Amino acid sequence: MAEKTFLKPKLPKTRNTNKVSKPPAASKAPKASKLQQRQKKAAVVATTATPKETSRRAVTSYDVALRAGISQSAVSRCFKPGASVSPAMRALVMKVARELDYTPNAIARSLITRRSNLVAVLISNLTNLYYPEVLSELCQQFEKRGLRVLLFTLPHEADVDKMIAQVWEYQVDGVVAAARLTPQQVAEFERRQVPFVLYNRTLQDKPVNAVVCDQIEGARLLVTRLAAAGHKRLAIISGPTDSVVGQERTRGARERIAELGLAKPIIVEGNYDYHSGAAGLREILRQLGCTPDAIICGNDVMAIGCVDTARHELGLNVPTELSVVGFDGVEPSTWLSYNLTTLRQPVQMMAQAAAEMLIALIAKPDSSPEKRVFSAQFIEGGTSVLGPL
Amino acid sequence: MAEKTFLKPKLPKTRNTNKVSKPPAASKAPKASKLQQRQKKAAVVATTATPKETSRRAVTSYDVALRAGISQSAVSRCFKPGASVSPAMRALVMKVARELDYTPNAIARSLITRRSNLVAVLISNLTNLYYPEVLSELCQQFEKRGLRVLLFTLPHEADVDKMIAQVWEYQVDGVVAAARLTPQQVAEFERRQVPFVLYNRTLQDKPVNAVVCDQIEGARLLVTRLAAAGHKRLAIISGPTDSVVGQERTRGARERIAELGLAKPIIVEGNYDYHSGAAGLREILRQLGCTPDAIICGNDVMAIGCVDTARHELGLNVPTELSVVGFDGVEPSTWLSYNLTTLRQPVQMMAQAAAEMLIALIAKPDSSPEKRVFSAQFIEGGTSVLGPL
DNA sequence: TTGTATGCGTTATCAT
DNA sequence: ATGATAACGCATACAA
Repeated sequence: MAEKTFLKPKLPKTRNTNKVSKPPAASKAPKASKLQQRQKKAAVVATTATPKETSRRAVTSYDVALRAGISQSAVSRCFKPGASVSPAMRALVMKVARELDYTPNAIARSLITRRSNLVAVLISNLTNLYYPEVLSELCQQFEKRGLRVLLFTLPHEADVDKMIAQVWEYQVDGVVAAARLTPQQVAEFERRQVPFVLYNRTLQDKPVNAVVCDQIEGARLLVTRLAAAGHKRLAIISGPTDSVVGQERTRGARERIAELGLAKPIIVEGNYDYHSGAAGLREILRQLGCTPDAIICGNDVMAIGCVDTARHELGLNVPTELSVVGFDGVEPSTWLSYNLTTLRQPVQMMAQAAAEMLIALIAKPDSSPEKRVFSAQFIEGGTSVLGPL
Repeated sequence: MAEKTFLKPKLPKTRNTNKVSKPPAASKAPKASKLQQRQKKAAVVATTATPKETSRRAVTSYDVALRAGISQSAVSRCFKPGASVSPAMRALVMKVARELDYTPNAIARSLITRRSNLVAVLISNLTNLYYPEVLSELCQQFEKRGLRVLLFTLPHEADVDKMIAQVWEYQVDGVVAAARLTPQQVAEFERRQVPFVLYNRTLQDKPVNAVVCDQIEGARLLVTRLAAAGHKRLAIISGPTDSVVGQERTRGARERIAELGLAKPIIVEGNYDYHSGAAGLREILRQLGCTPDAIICGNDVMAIGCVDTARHELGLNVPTELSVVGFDGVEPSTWLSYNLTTLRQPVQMMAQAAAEMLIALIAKPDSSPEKRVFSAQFIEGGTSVLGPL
């Protein structure tokens, strides 16, 4: 495969441009072209570096151009999908690039294109058991579409504002927020003009892009089923007050309970973990003085804590003496020991929707806000009696 | 607080430098200074943009400098911790920066400093229940130390090499790999001179930086305890063959079993999930034709699957008829329904060690490889009889 | 199709 | 302490 003439190493001509040289002292030499600079550097490295300890300097497109005897822009073009490059050129560049281990520098690219291909994912706490599933799905989706995930976990104590500042610094193309944020923090996204999608949370006042599961609908459905099965005295172990999702679940349940004319439920507050489910049950029994017919827990893990405590600590039979239901449909809820009655969120669909939305938003930033609402799926497990009592 | 004289808006003098203008046609005007360019752009934006739709252009340090009547480098310095800036200057810059909502561009900074403050975290699959804990800890540690986490999840099917290529493109300062990588892939880290720490895996041939838990020691301890309690016929549900951790656990157990002169154990292979624990138990019973004294599972989730299947499907009493032990010490292993006998890995310490090591390595790249080995903690739960049988 | 020249927004190196 | 200027590595308009 003979090289075409125009690919022969023709060194770019030295730059004798409009700069008619300088009178003011013999200080500054005429500026060398970047390629020439590179040439010099390469020479320095070659003489300086010991053979085995190869240069710490990264290989750049200039190095490839120099070696191939072409221009830097030619190299750049060869790495751009739709560019107009002759096959011979592309082959040559790719060959040399491989030889030199050249990898395009995404940082430099981002600077010029103003697209970092970075998306920030904000997540409250990964220990929640539900969020890892979400994160996993989001990652898959974004990776599939050529976006990299910059992960921010927001522990409760930490200074969230300071963390969010980091998001701006890195010029992310978009943000998925599955974390507890104040309206002010969300407003900041808007002000910064960074496309963002909220996951399982919305704003009261402003319409925003969001993917949510209809928690109220789900909670109502749950109560309806429990009531139909004859449960009369219901109790609730709610999520923490700063969890929008938790509040909605509680509200939906309470509303439906009232509609059905059932007794006003006892509500104790949990924080989504196993122990607060256990503590919640004990507190309910203390307040009520007896066993309720059913306990609605703000998530599966609390429900699991509740079931375990009922069975192994209090000697209560679940479901015959007490029904327990949860929310989320995390994997452990399906384990044989629990086989929890719960409302499963379609995590995969929701994550996919969030990724799709964000990508569409990045492409077309001024679309009007959209909210995609998914329904939870009722899972009839073995921790509740749902036939007639 | 009167401004000092030298802070008065003194516009940088226009650039009448060595360029003695050009004869060749009236094409190129003398190059304007960056500040002047910026000034012009700002003007264009002001006249073009509608009042409410503020400019999409990001605010840069030039904008701040322009507004404050100082040089761009002064602005830059004010955002650098140790720089020598007068208090008055700093105050002025910060005030204007706040007014304009200026945020330094980390991308541009990275380009010049050659430090991205980005670390890549490579994780196999987040659905493993053990990895979210690791990831969470790693994140905390890195965030605390001013590094951002670029997350890469490696699904089994995906082209790992292509994913890793993305790591190089983003010029990460370091890598923590808690994923199944081939020795070639690890060698690539080395060749690229990117500091890296392996989490819970090492290389056979080369010494590498790694944080590991001593799986062999743990497995041996487990067998020792089981044997001391009188268990004679042991069986193993191993992790998948491509999991180094799993292999070591199996090897340690097998060696110790041999040393103690016990019968050679049946070994069936699982893939770390709940169902493969269940399937593993059934397979063991099939092969053995009877119940073994104890089953050692490659991780907690398989152990849980094993316990559940024994109790709820096969009607076996755990631990009186069958002991089951696991590895990891994930949260569900502590739940009352299981109260699993297991070896807990000190995840928090390990993650902290990994972060520390990587940061030290970034600061001093040519340190010789170190391996930090942690011991697992034996947790005596209720799924095994460990007193005399 | 290919090369030249420029700019992205910052930090670093000077000179002042 | 401050300002002017040159990189950093790439993509892109424009000229050829």
